[in-house]
Amino acid sequence: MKYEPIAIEEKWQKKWEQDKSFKVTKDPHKKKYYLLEMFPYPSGKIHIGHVRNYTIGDVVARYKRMRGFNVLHPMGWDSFGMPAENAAIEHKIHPAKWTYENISHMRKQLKRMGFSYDWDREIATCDPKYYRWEQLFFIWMYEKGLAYKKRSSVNFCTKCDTVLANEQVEGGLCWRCGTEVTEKVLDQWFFKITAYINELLEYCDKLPGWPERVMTMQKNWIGKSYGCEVDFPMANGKGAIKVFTTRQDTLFGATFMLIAAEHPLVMELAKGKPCESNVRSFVEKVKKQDKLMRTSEYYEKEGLFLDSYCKNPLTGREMPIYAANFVLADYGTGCVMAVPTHDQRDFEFAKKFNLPLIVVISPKDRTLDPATMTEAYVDEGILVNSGQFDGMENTKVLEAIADFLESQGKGRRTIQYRLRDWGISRQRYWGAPIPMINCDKCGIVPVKEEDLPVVLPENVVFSPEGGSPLAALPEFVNTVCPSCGGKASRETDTMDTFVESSWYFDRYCCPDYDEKPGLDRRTLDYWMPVDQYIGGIEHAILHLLYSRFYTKVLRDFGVIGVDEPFTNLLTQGMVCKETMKCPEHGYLFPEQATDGKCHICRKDVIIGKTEKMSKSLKNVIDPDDLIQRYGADTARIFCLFASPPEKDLEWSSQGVDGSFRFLSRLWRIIDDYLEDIKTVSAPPKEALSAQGDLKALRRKTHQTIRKVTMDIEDRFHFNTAISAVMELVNTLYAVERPAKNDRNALAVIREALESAVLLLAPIVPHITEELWQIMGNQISVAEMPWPDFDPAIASEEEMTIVIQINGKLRSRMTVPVDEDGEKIKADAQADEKIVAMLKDATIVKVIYVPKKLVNIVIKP
RNA sequence: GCGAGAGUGGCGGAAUUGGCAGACGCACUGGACUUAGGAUCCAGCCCGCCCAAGCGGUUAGGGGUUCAAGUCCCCUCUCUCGCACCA
Repeated sequence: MKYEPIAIEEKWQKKWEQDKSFKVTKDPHKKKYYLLEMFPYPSGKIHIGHVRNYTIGDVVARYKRMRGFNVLHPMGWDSFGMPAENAAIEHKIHPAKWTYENISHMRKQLKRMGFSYDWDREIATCDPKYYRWEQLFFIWMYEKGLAYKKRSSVNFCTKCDTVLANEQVEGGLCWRCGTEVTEKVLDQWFFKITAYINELLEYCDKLPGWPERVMTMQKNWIGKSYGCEVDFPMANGKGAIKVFTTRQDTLFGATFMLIAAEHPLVMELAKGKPCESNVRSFVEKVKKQDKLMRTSEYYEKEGLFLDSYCKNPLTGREMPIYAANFVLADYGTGCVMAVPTHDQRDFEFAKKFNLPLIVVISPKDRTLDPATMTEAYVDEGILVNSGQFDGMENTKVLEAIADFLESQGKGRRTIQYRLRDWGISRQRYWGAPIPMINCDKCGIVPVKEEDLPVVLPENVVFSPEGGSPLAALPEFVNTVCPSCGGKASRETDTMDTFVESSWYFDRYCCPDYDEKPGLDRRTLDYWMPVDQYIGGIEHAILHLLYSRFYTKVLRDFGVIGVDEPFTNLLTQGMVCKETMKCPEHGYLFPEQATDGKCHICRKDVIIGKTEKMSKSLKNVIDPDDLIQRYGADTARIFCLFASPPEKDLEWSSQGVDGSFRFLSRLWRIIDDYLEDIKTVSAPPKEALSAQGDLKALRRKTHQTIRKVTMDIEDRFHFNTAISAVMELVNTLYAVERPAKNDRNALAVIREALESAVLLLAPIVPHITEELWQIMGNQISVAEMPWPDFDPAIASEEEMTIVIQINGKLRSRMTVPVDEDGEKIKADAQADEKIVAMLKDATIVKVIYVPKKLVNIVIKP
């Protein structure tokens, strides 16, 4: 019988579906395990990255199930977002239709991969039954001041025609389409993520199951820094400029003041002065420059004197005030004290405008001369020119100066963060409506809870010019004020889709719960938190930080009982493949480059570097093709075998062949033995005393169970787990075939074959179900307990001891495992080869590393 | 520039705690079976000298600690990722 993957896979998938094999319910008597993979955006088809991500997750889910856990393994759709709307504009198809069609196709594809989801828990975030609760939470957040509206300058992508959060701007470009981000002033809704900033930061050290890398990225993103807010009084006696600094140790060296060009204070100071019009054009210029600035490597430091002065609060020295292009308006106070001697940016600025330099930190080994300095001195040193603080170390004086400022009322300790509040307003249609109403009389009023959900209307008009289609729909906009009953208008912004993905894992616990607040606390207390979350590193900041924040908000509403949503996080690597390029015709698909020549011009094809699979590089693999040719099991095992999950995976079609060959090899050896082993059962644990080859096979079987269990349990290293089973299969091929009536020997064979099948069951579920069944087992392999190993059988009776002289391998010997250490040392020195080499040498010492080696240290 | 991670055969990768470097797979070579082989099975396969046995070398490069280093420490180089005027 031949291995026919397609027929087998479809057979078992049908059975799993009919039996609802992976349906799960709360069971207080069983230990729960919540395994979650990041849900996909329904873009149309699954790609190979999904295949890898979901395969990793499925192996863990199936493994934990075999280990007796009550496993929650759900799947759903992150189904709001721009591509649906773009499709509406381009192809005149409604976003809802487009989305649901994509979902139904992708659901089929996922089922065809054999993933063990509880499909009864499937959710789509664009379903009003889902987002109505999100609208409820929004109202609660509004009532608690955690959601607020603010007129603000925002990042705006002209192509997507929408606002972007800071986190969604990458190097000055839109994270999604790569268009340059511009600035726009709009009324925007924000979530007050900064209210939880300290808890978000503190828990970074309380999540040992997260990769260090991700935690570091989040910490940097939050960007907490300790410093002082210092008041610099205006020279004309009218008010003071507040400044944030982490370097109050350099305060005595501050010789001028810098203000962000966009800061309102700039125009205030220039008002009515001769420089006013110059300042205005400078500010306009900087505002335009701002977009371009971020994309260039280094930009010229520019500034303009505002014809104003303030005073250094400690020295009383007059400091000229400049507007500058390199000062950030939204960090600290938007004003910076400039210390040109100890800050490189200030140094460059001072040189350009010929401003005074005062050294206040002196290195220990030399003296600095302001006249000859070519760059700022930014290292540690001793304070000079700093009044009563002279002679102190700069790192130690920070506290003393902070105390002094506070005692004088000239400043106070403060903490600054890089993280801003989360702007969630989007001027788009395909998103969850923000449940707010604007009333001329009452202002902003929330929709009444009983009137939720605010359902997204279907009959909207899309135009390529953008703008919100909702705002153009009077029957949606026009409403009555819930408070006074007068005429009012609805909020037409929709929520950032990251809001939906911030709590979908909660909803999976009770997807049909339709009582307020949409989450059943008792059920969530059983399932939450997610024990293992798996997804791409690209979500290290955005999605994961927002989800952590939202979890804390819901916790404080009493809706859930956990502080953090994800106990363990695995970030899998990208799927990459080599690229092929013709010097004339650009990137080529593999089939366009036969024999290394371009299919059009026959020029030699250049094999490019290995890059993340993408359509434009023509190096993608279509999962459908893969399944058609090899079946889902081969796709699954290759994804796991080619590299450990957290590393990038380099696609190799020959590697896929190899994986298919292995499955065929497994199939064939069981098929070969089938008649002989049908009526024997696996050997009882101790009873059987096999000899020679068979004894070695039994040992190998138990060692393999041990290794595979450890590789999966401790570190998710499926690649080494698979190679261990390959070794077992190789051993089986090498064993001399026992006679048909040698039931003891056949029992050992059967044990090895069954173990291989059980160990591979989470990885390649279809072929193992089939093999398990044809071997005569009644119960589905997915329901079998994970095999145990017997340490006694797994342990070797003999061991190879390496003999080294001065650390170099010189000989080997085989001894019983329980051999005495002293005897081994003596035997090593008596070894034939060793004796010859020790002839004229003095033995300095002999080291025995138990079960490993003997090292003889000699002098010639 | 700052931070993190990585660098091992022709290739993907293994070596879990400082203890035989190169498991497993791919590619390649040879053999068997065969009308045939892009099927299957068996064998070989880090590099150099050598028919061989054997000897020497080898984990980006250099130095160090140690009886012993791919693994620990220091320096240099290369690559990847993240942040990047954050005062």
